[in-house]
Amino acid sequence: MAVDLELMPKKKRAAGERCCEPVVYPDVERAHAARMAEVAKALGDPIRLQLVDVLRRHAGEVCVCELVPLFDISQSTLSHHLSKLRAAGIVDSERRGLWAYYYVCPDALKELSAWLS
Amino acid sequence: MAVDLELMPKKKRAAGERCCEPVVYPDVERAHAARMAEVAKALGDPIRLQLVDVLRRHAGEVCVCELVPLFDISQSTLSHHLSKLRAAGIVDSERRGLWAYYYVCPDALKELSAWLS
DNA sequence: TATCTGGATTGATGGCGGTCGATCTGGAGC
DNA sequence: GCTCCAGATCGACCGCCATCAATCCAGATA
Repeated sequence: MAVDLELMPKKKRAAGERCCEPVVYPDVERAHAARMAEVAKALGDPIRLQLVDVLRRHAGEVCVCELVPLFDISQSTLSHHLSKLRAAGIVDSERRGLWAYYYVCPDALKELSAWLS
Repeated sequence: MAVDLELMPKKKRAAGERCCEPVVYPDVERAHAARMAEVAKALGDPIRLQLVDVLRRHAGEVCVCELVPLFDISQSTLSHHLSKLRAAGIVDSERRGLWAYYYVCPDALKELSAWLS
């Protein structure tokens, strides 16, 4: 995969010729990138990132009624953010009676974390 | 910071009372979260994530003319994505003659990476 | 049954984001 | 000077997103 690039062509270049050979990019990486980008996109909002942070601090589950007073947004907006995180597979929820409890899916951030480091 | 939560209140709850005490969330974390969310947002697009991936594979710098044929998007759109990555502080560029060379800023992903793991 | 309540859903709105073609910019070469 | 080229920028379009108030739903309580 580690294609050596001819950098800094400087001069002597015919018309239409490119400065270097194109890098081939395997299709396998595309699906991989799409999944990681989906997770990153879900984390690309300060409130959602803080939500995940709170849920991770409490290794177990956290009731929605605890999360609402932490942010200056309406209850419906918070529910919307939690829904997005769940759609991205980052968190999941469980209802018990009137209350809903959210928790971080184990290994949900593993793939992106591994790529970043 | 690790506040013990009283989970599963079940029953015996007066009107207006919440199921548990609210978790205090330090303001310091908010600015921290905003910065990491900015980086995550920039990575929240498959093309941008692949761009960063290509730049990271080639530890040095990569010419834009190498990047264009890798994706099925116009040159202007690619330039737009590179601009977003640069605005987020993830990459930077250098012009030499007609060509522009992009590279990943060292430690740009460090903060988010540390938080994820 | 009726009433209350926590949370999800709906509808509306304003703004942001990805995409393109077209244009502009500045360096290279004639 | 002029022309050509790589890359950035502009203008426009369209769809998605964050937000809210209002509503709906289901479980609990009386």
